[in-house]
Amino acid sequence: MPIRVVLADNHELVRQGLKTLLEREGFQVDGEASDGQEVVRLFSNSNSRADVAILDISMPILNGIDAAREVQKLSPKTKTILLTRHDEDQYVTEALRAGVKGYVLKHQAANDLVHAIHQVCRGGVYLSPSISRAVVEAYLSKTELPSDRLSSRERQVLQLVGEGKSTKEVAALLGISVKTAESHRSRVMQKLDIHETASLVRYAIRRGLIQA
Amino acid sequence: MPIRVVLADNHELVRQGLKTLLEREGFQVDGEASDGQEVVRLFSNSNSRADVAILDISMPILNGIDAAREVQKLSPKTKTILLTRHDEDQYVTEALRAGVKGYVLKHQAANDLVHAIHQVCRGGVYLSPSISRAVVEAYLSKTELPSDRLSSRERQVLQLVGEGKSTKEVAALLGISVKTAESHRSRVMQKLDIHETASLVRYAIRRGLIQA
DNA sequence: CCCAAAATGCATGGTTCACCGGCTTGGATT
DNA sequence: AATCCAAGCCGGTGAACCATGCATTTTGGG
Repeated sequence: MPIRVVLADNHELVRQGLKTLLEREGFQVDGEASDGQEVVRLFSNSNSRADVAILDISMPILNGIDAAREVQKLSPKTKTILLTRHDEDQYVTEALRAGVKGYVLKHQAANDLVHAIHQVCRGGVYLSPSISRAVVEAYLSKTELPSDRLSSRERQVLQLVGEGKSTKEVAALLGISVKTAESHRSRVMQKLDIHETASLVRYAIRRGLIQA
Repeated sequence: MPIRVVLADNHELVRQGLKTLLEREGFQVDGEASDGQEVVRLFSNSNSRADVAILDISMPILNGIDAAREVQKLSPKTKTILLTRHDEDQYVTEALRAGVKGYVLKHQAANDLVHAIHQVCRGGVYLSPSISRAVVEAYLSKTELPSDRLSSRERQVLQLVGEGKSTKEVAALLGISVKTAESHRSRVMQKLDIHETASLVRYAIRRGLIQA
């Protein structure tokens, strides 16, 4: 029985390319998504039984890390692999803490991803070779890396605000009341000591939550 | 004889995916590059005779647009197609002015790219469907769009807004009335077809007006 | 296992500001 | 002379932002 994977990347062109490639490698692409929320839907509604979920880290609506967390809850047997263009240290550890099993850089060869899939299916953890050794050591020695102390909900809101969504839209997307969304937003601003949308956006970009 | 293409994207994973996909569609991938400089080398040293060059716009060392310009010089018969995640007007017009024949958004389906390749081979120009209609019309009607349609005053305001200044602060800094600053701001938004501060900030960062 | 601390959700009420449309003027281009 | 447009101005609506308070759930440490 082939290994079944779910593919999530907001660039359809890239996704189709990866799909073709993975299928040629003998994997079965069982589902696709163009943002984190769609991934979650795949695992809740349609009750996907994929073995592996391959998630781009920078997706709209819901980023790869937070999506991975959700997938863990909904389908504990599914292993998650993050795809990213950067090797932002702080996200590697956060990802590992979120239960992510693989971390593959996009500038790596396709072979790297194939290895990662097999590795996580065997129950292992796979990190792309060029990921800073310091990060791995930090993780292994359990030394806390400074991360913003935002909760994942708060990060979601931050991301959506950075994407240009109004509070009302954020509330609708997350299925919460406008007032709640507003309070998340203001708590984010309070925690980061930021007082305007502009700085919020720049912060989100620096964090890699969104692209410029 | 199959259409011969050169593929340039700094993410090897993405590149291999696209390659697999294009080959399945009957194209012959004749060369690959992971930055603009390598593309140029392909067309100078090895004297590539590819029919089409598919270039990611955001590559290190030398970006896609500038690489396209070079390719034009070195191999006038080669048609260039840009691949990007941006749908910013300004990039599109700049690209067209650089002699680019196709402009495909990454969030579009693979089919879009296939169409683009065939279209440019027939001597046509291809722009992804979702590219702002205004730009297409402006291009078709040969109405020259100035590369930066913002007046210097407007650019100043944009920059200050991106830096997190409120309209009131902008007005104070520029020594104009709050209402005037406001109208500059809104004219900027109108010209750029942007409707929230967040997008304004991201645009300013992309333009290099401010840092993230 | 239990407690404290976060996180999450919702709400009230208030101030300021973003954003929109429309309008005038003076200088430059055509 | 006619047109274009940068620059300036106004009023109104709804959204952003702030302070607070309160209930429930999750989570991490002891």
